Amino acid sequence: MVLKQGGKADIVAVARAAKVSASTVSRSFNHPELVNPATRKKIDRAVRRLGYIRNRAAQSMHGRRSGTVGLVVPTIDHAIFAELVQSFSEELESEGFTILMTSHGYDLEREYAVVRKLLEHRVDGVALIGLDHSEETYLLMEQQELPVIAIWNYDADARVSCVGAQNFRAGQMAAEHLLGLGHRKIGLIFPDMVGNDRSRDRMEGAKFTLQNEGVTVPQEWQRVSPYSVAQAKAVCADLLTQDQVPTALLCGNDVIAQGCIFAAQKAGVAVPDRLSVVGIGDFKGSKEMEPALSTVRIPARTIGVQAAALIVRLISGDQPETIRQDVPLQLMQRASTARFMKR
Amino acid sequence: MVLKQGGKADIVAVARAAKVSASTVSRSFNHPELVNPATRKKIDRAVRRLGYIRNRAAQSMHGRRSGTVGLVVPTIDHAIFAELVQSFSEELESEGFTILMTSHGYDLEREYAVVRKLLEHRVDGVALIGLDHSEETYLLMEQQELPVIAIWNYDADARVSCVGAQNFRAGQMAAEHLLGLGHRKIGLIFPDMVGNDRSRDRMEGAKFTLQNEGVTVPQEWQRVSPYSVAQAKAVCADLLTQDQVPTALLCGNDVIAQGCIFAAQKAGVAVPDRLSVVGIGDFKGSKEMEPALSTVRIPARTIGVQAAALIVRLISGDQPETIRQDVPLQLMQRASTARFMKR
DNA sequence: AATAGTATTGCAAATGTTTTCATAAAATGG
DNA sequence: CCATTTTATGAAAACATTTGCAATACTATT
Repeated sequence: MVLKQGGKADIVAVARAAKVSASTVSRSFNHPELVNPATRKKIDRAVRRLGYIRNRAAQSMHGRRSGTVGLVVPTIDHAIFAELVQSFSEELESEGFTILMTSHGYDLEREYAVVRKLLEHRVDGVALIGLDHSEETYLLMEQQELPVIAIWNYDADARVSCVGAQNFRAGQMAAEHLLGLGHRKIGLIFPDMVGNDRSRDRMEGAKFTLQNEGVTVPQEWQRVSPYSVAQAKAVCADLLTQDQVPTALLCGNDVIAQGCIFAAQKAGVAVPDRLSVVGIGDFKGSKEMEPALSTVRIPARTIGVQAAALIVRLISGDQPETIRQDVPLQLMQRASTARFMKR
Repeated sequence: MVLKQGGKADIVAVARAAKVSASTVSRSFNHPELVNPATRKKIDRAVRRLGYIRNRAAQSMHGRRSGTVGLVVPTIDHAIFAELVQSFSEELESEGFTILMTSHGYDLEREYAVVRKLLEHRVDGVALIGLDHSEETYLLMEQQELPVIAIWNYDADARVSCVGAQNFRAGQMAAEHLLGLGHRKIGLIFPDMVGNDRSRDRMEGAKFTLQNEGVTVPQEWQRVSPYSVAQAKAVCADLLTQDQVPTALLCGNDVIAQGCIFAAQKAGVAVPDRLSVVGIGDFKGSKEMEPALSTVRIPARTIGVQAAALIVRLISGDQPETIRQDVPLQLMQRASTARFMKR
């Protein structure tokens, strides 16, 4: 077994132990076909004996790629990003990359700082969430000629390559669904929109469709809630105490929708009989809850996998132009929405 | 603004532009107090003008720390790890570290491989989840004298530093809670235990306490379900079709417990009136669901923050011996459990 | 004004690899 | 068995930094 005691065997130590030159050891790693099988065996043995581990830092100094991809998320602590991050990183790992992950908590200043830090680490590429980034960040990435990909949103005019869905459309679909069920008294619960283009686009899509059908949403039925079951539940509970309550709620995402359903259950308002609730996202668990949540499905896994494939192409240089991939949405009608019945 | 066109300014380009030597530029970054303020200003200007970004790879070749910490998780795609990962990485980022994150999907072979890869990247330290790791992995980390920390479990005999809770105790507390409410007919739903010491310990703790009180759990009431609402719901639904059903369910974690509650709701079994359900974990949302979930709270944020602080000390060398931190559990009695009523 | 410090800077070596080029050894072909 | 090609290896330069040491310039002290 491995006998090294210092943990600091370098390539020349291995070379010495195998009685060859460092060049040969290096070659045996990077171009094994160029070295004699017998020599390779000797080297392998030496490597094992010394517990040698290659130094990527030294490698990447030679213009070699670092084998890392930076992933910048607002936060991981959301069902939705967790699923995305998981599929994205799984896919990239299978390509031999390692993920350098950082979060910025929806702060675009910090986002700039973390991208800079990723550049110090000489990542081969960077993935960001959404398309809302500071001018400084965009400039930085352009100057450094860094392969970049924006995940989650699709925009035909995006400044960088992107793969994602149309959030505006998601908002529309949710609205169309409620309208199609005969609802006219509709409440809107969305998170704050600063630094969050996803939320903004969804809301605008919803409002656009509603207005087109002549439905206006009174101020009291438009509420702001972060992506948190707890807070959404509180916000919705308050909404339900009004004199006039809507017959349907259109929520910025599934977490908010869940909060609303719990609030309704607690207040004794039957879902969907007296209140329909529709979400956006289709997170893990949305389908299983009682009542199962109607929602606009954004296929996080698909997006993650496609995004990974795309950044790999961008990094390898196989994909010189920026490319924008639109991932289709799907309305999942389930048990939390029903046709509006006059009573 | 930045005018560089190649994106490849190095320290000597900066030196030239500032009319000083490369050494001085380097020093102005690493030991600013040693360089004349006026010179520093010149250098700063040159850095900005050229869009220079330091190369950590080259730095870390000099025995300098890489400024990265490896984080190895089974999967991120779980409420519970998401919360942990978030607090851990936030805390480490505030100390100037960047996280290299990898997942292995509960496969200890892959875990070994990813730890190796992290070593290639010369991480300053590594954090793993739990204490169940292959001998090979432990050996590797010891030989390389890598600062290591195991998160999530506490064990007085742990081979490496750890911060976490006692999962055995968590199982006990959940069992004591049900027993205390008068339940004797108790079902157990836990995930598969291979490569998952958390689950194993919890189950053993639960069984230990039940047996001590003379309660035995028939085979039909012991079910295996992964950490997934969907699957837990299905497993529980099946359990509820038996002739004999338990009056209480003790679940391996909150996700499983949620699945069980949904299954009960669907089957028209009132929770907690006819069936009590207790979970382990206290994930985000558990408190808000209807009925609010009774559970044994494992303080993920606290653990993440403490773990980050500990690995920093380990890396800086301020903490030579291995240290084991026990984070206390707390029973959260909420609405999903109730006293057993004869009927 | 000579001496001793002190502050500031540059030179050169070192870090762990990869790669180009040159060389030696072996294989092939007549 | 010699000439030519192929295969295998090593020497040295290159990569982007940091740092120990030496040199210089300046300041304070007598």
